[in-house]
Amino acid sequence: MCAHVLVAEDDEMQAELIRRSLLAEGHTATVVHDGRAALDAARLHRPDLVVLDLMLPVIDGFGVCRVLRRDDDVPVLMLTARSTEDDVLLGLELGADDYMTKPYSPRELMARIRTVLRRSGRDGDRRADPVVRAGGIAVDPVRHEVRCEGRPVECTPAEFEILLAMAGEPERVFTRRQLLQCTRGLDRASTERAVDVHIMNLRKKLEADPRRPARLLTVFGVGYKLSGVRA
Amino acid sequence: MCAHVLVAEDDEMQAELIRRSLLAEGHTATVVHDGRAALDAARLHRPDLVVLDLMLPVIDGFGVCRVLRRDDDVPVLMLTARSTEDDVLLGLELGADDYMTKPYSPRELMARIRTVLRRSGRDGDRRADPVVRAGGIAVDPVRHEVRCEGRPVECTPAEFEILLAMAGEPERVFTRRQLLQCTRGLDRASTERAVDVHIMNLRKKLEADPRRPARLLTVFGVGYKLSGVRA
DNA sequence: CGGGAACCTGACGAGTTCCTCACAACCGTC
DNA sequence: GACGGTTGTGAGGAACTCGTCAGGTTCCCG
Repeated sequence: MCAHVLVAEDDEMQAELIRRSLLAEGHTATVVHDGRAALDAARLHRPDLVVLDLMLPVIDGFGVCRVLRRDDDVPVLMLTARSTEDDVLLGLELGADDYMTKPYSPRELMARIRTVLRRSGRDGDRRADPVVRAGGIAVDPVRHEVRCEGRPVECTPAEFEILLAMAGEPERVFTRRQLLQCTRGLDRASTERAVDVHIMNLRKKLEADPRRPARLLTVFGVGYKLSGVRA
Repeated sequence: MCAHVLVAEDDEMQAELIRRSLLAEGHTATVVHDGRAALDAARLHRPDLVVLDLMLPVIDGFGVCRVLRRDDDVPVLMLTARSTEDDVLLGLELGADDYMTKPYSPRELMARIRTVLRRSGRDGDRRADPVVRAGGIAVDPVRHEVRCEGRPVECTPAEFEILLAMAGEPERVFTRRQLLQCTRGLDRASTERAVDVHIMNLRKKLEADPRRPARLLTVFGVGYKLSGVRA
């Protein structure tokens, strides 16, 4: 959790306040005071997040946001004294990821920054938990642990690797060959049918009714997928 | 941009209001009025987003959020009359993706829902997946899924391969031989007439009136083509 | 060296898919 | 409108896929 944040804020006092909060959280920050500088800095530094005041000289926040969105997919958190509904709507419509009105609490601002960074997957280093979650199943590669609806589930190494791969991309179909590779089964030239057995055993552990799977679905003629199907 | 949203809201009037707004935007919605029902519904329906009131009976919003986060990675938008800074901070800390205090503007709520869906990449259409679309038909090779006017359609492997090829180049005429190759039917030295049967079966699934096809068109003496024109 | 866990294989049955065949409907041309 | 070639369609059986189980092999640990 250490990102680079571009702060575009007219008021120098405010900007300094935000910068200090960011540094205290372990982030790095670039501060600019007008719209043109914001765009230049964004191009130069490629920040992980832009905190954008709307009342900026030269180019206003809306204009900056428009250009940022056109060129890049950097998350934007808008910050403004203007709080009319139309402003908020316009801001969010332009692609802002969050919108806070002044006066704001610095701690809330930091919390929202964390949230936006988390969701956009730009939080620099991945010290955040690498747990993969999908369809009510949580796979923790560090602790080598699987939980289903909160209940711990014992898994063999092969089962674990298969589940980890599938939970990483829910809905995606994996061929037997792909799943076999997860279990390092290729060195022994195993049959693809071996995967079937692992899937069966996983179903016994993860499905309420293993005969009628709701999560580990068979895609006939192709392979398997982990799904959050709506029944 | 059409997601399934779970609305967990104590007040039935409010809930109904939100539900209608969601439907008007093209989303689908499930409404529940207490925390336990929210968790059950989330397990059953696997929504793309949860709009979560904090003041819920049985289990409160914080508890619901905690469990949701443990099992799954569904985005959460918190909604509450409690507006103390600590509530906001706790909510965001628990992993909420946004936090709005009542009274709120329905249009702002919708705008924030759009934003959260966009950022979480759950808005139905995955930009990452190379989904092929033509004539109201979407073919997703990664998920191995076909949708027609939004409705999921079950396809056999051969049907899927044929449709994938045709949707990749709408309007182009494919000979039976070409389509046969898609189904790996060549190694089995099958007749080209086998393609006719697959086309027929596809028409039963994709055409409003299979006798008068509007999408899977016959090109007499040549083969078939998928028309991208909406009649 | 014995025991146990994990994994693979091979086989069988059940279910699904695919192809062929035959005939009806259709198209285009004369 | 008639004719030859092309396409639509239904049914049945061959071919394939998948779930499942029992047994065998490998590996690790005591």
